Amino acid sequence: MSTSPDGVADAARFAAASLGAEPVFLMARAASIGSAEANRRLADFGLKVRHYSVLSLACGGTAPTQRELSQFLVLDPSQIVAIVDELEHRGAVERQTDPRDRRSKVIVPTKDGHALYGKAKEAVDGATEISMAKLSAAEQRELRRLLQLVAF
Amino acid sequence: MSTSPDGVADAARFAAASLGAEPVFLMARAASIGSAEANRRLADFGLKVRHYSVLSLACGGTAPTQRELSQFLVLDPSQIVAIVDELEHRGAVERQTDPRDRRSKVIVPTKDGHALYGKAKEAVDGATEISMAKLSAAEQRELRRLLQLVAF
DNA sequence: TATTGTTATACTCTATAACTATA
DNA sequence: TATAGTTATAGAGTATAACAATA
Repeated sequence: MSTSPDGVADAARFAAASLGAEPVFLMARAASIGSAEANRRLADFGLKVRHYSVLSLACGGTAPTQRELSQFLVLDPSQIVAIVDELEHRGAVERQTDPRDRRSKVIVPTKDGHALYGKAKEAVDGATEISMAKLSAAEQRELRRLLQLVAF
Repeated sequence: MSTSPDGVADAARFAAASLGAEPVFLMARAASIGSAEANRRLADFGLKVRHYSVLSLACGGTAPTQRELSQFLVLDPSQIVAIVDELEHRGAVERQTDPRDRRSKVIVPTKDGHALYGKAKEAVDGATEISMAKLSAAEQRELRRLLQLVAF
C-alpha cells in the first residue's frame, strides 16, 4: 500500500456520501481497519488474525475438527490445513485423530500454544480498544450484541 | 469454496466461544457475510462491491479524484486504475483531467452510469435487508451509527 | 523535489478439483 | 457412496517499485 498515512485522510469529504451510510460498506471498512490494526500487533508474535482465530478456538476447550473450523471461520478446508500446519510446526497446536471418527482431526493446543494465545489475545484486545475508542463502554457492548445478531 | 451450505452450519457450538465475542472477529465475519450477499446480487450487473463503491462515489456529485477514491476505499491507487478502467470501458464513468491540477483525474458518471447505479443500489439495499433481518429498524439505525463512528 | 496516475511484477489469498483414508 | 483431510494449481486480490506528466 503506497497510500498516504492510513486512508483516514480526507474521510470527511466523502463520509457524508450515500455510500458512507450503507452498512455493507461500513462493515467492510470497519473490519478492514480493525483487522489491519490487529494484524499489525499480532506480527510481533508471527501471527495473523486467521492463525489467532484457529488458536483461540483450539484453546476454547471445544476440541474443534478442521471441518468445523472451516465452517465457523468461513475459510476453505485447504486453507485450514495451511494454518494448522504453521501452528503445528511452531508447536502451538497438535492434530489428534478423533477416535469416534478416524477421518476427522481434532485440534488441541499445547502448553506453549496456550501461553502464546494469552499474549496474542492481549494484542488483539489492544487493537479492539483502539478501533472502538470513540464509543462509550455501553456503546461497545451494544455494537458487539448487534454484530453477533448479524454474524450468526 | 467446497464447504458445506454456507458456513452458518454449526455456528451454535462455537458462537459462545471467546472468539465469538471479539469485535475484530465479529466485524470480519459480518462484513464477509454481507459483502458475499451483495456480490452475489451485483453479479447480475457484472459488478462487484468495489466497482459499486467507486460508481456510488462518482454519482455522489463530489467529483472524486482517483487518489481520493484510493484513500476513502482503502485500496491501492493501482487497484483504482483497474476498477475505473472497467467502469470506463463499459461506459459507466469518464476520466476528466482536473483543470486545477492536471495531474489528477476526476471520475464522473455518464448517463448510463447513473442508471446502472440506481439498479445496483437496489441490489445492495436488498443484500443489506437480508443480512440485517434479525434487527429491528431502530437497531439497524443504531448499528449504522456505531459503525460510522468506528469507520471514520 | 514531490505527487498523480500508470504499468509491471511479485506476493498473498481464495477457489477448484483430484486423491487417500476412513465411514 | 459419501465425507475429512490433503495436495496441487489456477485465479483473484493486494503490495511494491519504477516511470511519465505535472506541480
